[in-house]
Amino acid sequence: MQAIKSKSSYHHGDLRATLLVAARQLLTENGIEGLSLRKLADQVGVSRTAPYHHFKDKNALLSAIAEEGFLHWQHIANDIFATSTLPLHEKLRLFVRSYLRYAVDNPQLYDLMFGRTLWQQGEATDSLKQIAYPCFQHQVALTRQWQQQGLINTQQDTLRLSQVIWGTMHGIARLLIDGIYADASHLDEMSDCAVAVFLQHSPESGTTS
Amino acid sequence: MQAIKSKSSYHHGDLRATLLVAARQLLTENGIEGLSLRKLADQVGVSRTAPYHHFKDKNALLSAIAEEGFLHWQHIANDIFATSTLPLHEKLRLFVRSYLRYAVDNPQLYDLMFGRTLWQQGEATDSLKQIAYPCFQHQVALTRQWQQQGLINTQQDTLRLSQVIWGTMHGIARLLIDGIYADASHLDEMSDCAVAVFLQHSPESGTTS
DNA sequence: CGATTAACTTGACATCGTCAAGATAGAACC
DNA sequence: GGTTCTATCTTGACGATGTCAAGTTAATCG
Repeated sequence: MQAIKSKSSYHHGDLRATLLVAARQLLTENGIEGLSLRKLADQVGVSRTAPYHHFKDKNALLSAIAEEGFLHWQHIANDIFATSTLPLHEKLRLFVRSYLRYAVDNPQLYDLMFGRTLWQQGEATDSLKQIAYPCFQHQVALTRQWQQQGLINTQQDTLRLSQVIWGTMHGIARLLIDGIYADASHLDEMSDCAVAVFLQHSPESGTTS
Repeated sequence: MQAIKSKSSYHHGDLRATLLVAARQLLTENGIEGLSLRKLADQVGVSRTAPYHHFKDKNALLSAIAEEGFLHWQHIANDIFATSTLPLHEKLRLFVRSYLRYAVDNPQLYDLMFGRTLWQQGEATDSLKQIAYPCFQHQVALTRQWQQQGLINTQQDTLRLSQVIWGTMHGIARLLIDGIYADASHLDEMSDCAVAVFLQHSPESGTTS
């Protein structure tokens, strides 16, 4: 059941990074609850308490994984808006699609990043908060942009509207992930339908994509 | 640490119901993970394995609690549409508000009813499915009604639109419950903003409540 | 080269879900 | 009424888990 250590035997040298890689795999395989520190340590070939020298507790490990997730998603999101060839409403459409696809492609990671485990009960790490909060705020900034561009409703309060839009994406993502009356095979249709609702107000849209 | 049994000593007589009551309380206090069968048994004043004669396992117990939740919510929802004095779009508004309020007032229960614990990983009971599925379908029926009443977009596919609308409510509920960039004190504003987006298309609405 | 210290180890404990085997008492049947 | 049946409840046990305490190892720093 044990795996190889990369170095001699006692001091691993690069345990923290190795743990993170293995942990991400165990997460995608077994889910948040199924990811146990003992299995993780065993997989990496190290004693069960070794991880505690790199992560305060399970929560800290999960937070660290989530951090990577946020950075990754941030990168994807930035790429979308950096691509300037697309018309504005197409960028919005692509953004929503990408969000949902990211969630569906990495269900357990998404669960970790935006689920109750870290934010409700588990106390997210300060380090995680510093990465995640800007990500949350980015959502508000985007909404303001869309309003200024006249894509979406301009009469509603920006913060409320951003909560509604993000809520929509988040909710659909959750329904898809948990398999509640929604199927990932219809991801694009659901995504476009959501965007159509957002764009409804504006003159140059309204119909299905 | 132990509590009283209602009957003589050995046979409880009404353990299943008693367990459900205590379990619901433990759930609201400690959350899904914090609800342990052992603590539950102890609280009721019964041995740790006694609950297993009434519930196959923890999942079955959780499913049973969720069932009650669905029945309760169904009752609330029906009441809204049975009240015929309100105009249609006001009923829609009230419905969304009530949904979010129900979620915020019973966060742990909501988590159980619509979270991954039962639907993704934990295999919901057949009994639960029989109660929950109609509840899910009701959401589609409502959407169809709103479309027929001309409240919301009629061009979009009903199923997709219902997934988007429910997704929106679900997502906002989750953001509120998990405390992710949303605060329950703004529940009504967020709710009305969401409804405003839904109604956007129709001529007789558009502005904030 | 010796001492400090970070990294890693084993041992132990409490908590948890759950199975197996035995004890109890209400119900059913003669 | 007495006997048997069976649902209900009990104690005992096992393995998994998160985490603390105390010891070991080896890299680093003076």
